[in-house]
Amino acid sequence: MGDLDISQVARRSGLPASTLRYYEEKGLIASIGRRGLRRLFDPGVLDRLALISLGRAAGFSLEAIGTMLTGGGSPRIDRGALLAKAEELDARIARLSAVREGLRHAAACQAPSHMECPTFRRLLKAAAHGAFPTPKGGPV
Amino acid sequence: MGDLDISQVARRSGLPASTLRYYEEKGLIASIGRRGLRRLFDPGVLDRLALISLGRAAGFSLEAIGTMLTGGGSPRIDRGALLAKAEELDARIARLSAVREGLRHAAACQAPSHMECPTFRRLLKAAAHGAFPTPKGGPV
DNA sequence: TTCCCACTTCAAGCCGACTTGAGGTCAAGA
DNA sequence: TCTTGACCTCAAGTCGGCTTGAAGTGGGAA
Repeated sequence: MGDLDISQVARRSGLPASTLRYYEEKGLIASIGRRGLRRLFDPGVLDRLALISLGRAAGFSLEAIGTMLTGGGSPRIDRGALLAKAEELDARIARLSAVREGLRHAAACQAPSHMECPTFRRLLKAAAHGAFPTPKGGPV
Repeated sequence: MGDLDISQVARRSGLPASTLRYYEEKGLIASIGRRGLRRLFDPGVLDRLALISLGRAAGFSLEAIGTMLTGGGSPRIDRGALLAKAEELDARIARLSAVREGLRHAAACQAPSHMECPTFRRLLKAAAHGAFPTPKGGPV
């Protein structure tokens, strides 16, 4: 399989060309040359882009992903960082589960108003006490 | 319990005064008057702020929360909207769980490189195929 | 050979949810 | 009465992750 130009990478990765240029600018991916002005990419960039997508899904910032992917080829990802992120995800999942159960209960609850439902009020109290922080950028 | 000024609401809600002003500007909360320049709030605003925190934790935008909380007093929240959001949370939790398991596996995997681990590659393939969209703003 | 148009660069814009800064006001304590 | 400083307003800035727009370039089809 030969080298890919940006439109081919875009099509096969599902990412817009502008995003690919942005990632290159940020040092997350690298083109292996040009044909005229046009970037050429090694097909391996597709793996790298998948890795980046996965990292984003795990909640890593592009910058963090960049430092993990410093090696050109197969990523030398710090296993400790992975575990730490997994625990972060655990916490996030637990919070989201609590909120989800609260929503379900509130939807099903027969109390005349949500504010009179003890379960809902308990959830609300937790929310008031900062049990569900919403860091930067909002939920996904 | 008498009315609260903004600093009292800030202290009791854990939110900075600037956020309270911002929420008022957006119509999410209302002050009941002024003492001089200073806003006065009904203590009920604390419930409302808890509701807002909960809504944020559930992934509602401030605008969506605003339309839910149109009623002045106890919120008349559409139960259907709650259920819909609960399902959204289900999906989000499922995605995050998959990513978390992938991270754990990658951390524990004995393969010489992550890229040679079949489980990791499967996850990667899912990520490449857009199985883990990262909408706007990034994960929480 | 010529033209087209997909690519290129660079700077600026956008989104949501706030925060920050400059400059102003006024209730309350000394 | 005077001072203090916590509040006020309004505009602008921040942050991350891109997108958009204007202006330029050059490979490949006609």
